[in-house]
Amino acid sequence: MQLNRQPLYCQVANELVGFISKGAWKPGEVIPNEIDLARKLGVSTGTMRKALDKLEASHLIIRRQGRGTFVLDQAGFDGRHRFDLMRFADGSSIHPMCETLDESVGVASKEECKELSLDEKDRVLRAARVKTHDGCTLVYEDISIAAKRFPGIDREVGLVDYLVTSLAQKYGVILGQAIEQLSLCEVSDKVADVLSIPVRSVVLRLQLVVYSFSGEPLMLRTGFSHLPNAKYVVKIE
Amino acid sequence: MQLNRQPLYCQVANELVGFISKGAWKPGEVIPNEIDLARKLGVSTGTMRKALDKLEASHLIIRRQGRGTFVLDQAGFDGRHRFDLMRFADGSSIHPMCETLDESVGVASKEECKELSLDEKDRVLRAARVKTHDGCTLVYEDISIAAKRFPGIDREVGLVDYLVTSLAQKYGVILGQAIEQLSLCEVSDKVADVLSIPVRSVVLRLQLVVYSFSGEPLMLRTGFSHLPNAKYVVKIE
DNA sequence: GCGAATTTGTGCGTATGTATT
DNA sequence: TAATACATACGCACAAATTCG
Repeated sequence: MQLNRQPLYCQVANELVGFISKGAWKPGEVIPNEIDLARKLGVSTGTMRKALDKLEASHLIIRRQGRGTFVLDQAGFDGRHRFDLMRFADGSSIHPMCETLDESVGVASKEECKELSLDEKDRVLRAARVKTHDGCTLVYEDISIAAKRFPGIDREVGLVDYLVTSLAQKYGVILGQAIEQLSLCEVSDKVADVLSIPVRSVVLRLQLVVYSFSGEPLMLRTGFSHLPNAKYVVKIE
Repeated sequence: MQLNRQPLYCQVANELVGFISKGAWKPGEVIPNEIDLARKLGVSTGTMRKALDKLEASHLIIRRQGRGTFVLDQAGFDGRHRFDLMRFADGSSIHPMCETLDESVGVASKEECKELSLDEKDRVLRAARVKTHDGCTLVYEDISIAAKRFPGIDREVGLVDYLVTSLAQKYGVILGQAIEQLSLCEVSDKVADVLSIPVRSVVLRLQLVVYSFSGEPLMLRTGFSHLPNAKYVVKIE
């Protein structure tokens, strides 16, 4: 009688994810060595290694031979730009200033319902912001956070850091993959003004949806950019 | 005295890649089972599995439990659109018609030298083509192939299929990763005409460089598109 | 419909190599 | 140098999926 249809190493991986989610293991901290972990969870070292392989592939931990295994700090230097594929034209990384223009809370719009798999009555935290560098506005972004996926976040309206990596870490949400869809469109007058470009200019529209480790959509980010001195770089494996 | 600095499973993986490259194993064919392979190459089953894991992650083989392990057909349905991230607006795959407008051979331009790591005297095969679907022109592309990376390709000018996956398979070149860089630019008059859009329109510029398994740049593809009824979709792991 | 044969997937345990502290 | 921890390598047993008689 086993409806444990999941392989053991996946169950173990999920258990380890739980430790991170619950805060038993803090970001940046070292976790117990593989042999102790295997003994503690009652599995073989090989199974434990396979579970850790999975977590490493999911960018939840990093392993250093001779040193140990560490919980990746999603909000730190390694993790916080995972979903930002924009680069300067010379290929160097962009570390922009973020300025929040507006914040609000409300029920999910039609688009938010669709992209975030929400019901009409679900609450959404929103922000509009711009990323600038050396006085140049790189991108305008509308951000929508599915409140119910971040237990406790309601109490924090008005002081939210809308970087999804920080939010996830703060509320014990484990990040998974993301999907970004690029298209071309004419800017609205408002966005044209913010980006300091002519009205009705054609710009790149970047729609990003970030999912949790378990596959629930967490955040919708719709960006508009004319890519000033910048490009968008994709590595295809 | 071992300057085999590579782990054994990597050496084994390279040996298996050699079988595919040399045509000993044909695309789509099944390869020997893991136990026989391990015995034949004189390694343990675990080491062989790890080597096969690496090949699978590189999209060179696919494994089917109960059936066997198969050489991926790069030019077939699974492999040929690996580097095409454009989709219809509704998310469905695009299987366009390709029409070659022009073909030529010459020495590498400055840009080709840079992007393909070539010398000034190295030869390049070029093609200009458009991809259309239902009468709508989706994208214009300039393609440059580094001839010296495809031994024997010189003899085939004029009848080349410029799909890199086909070329690679034909000449025993194993494909690796690719990098695509997106930017915005005004179209040239020629491209505006081909795409049937106003002159000086702003379009998406897509510059793709495809590398071999061993890391050599093989092909440069510079596309221009106004994304008619289309979008560009990136999965971020 | 069912069971045998085949093949990959999972799991266990051990020993040794290599990088770090 | 010694201790620690991850990486590699070996080998075996069984589970699960597929195929075929």
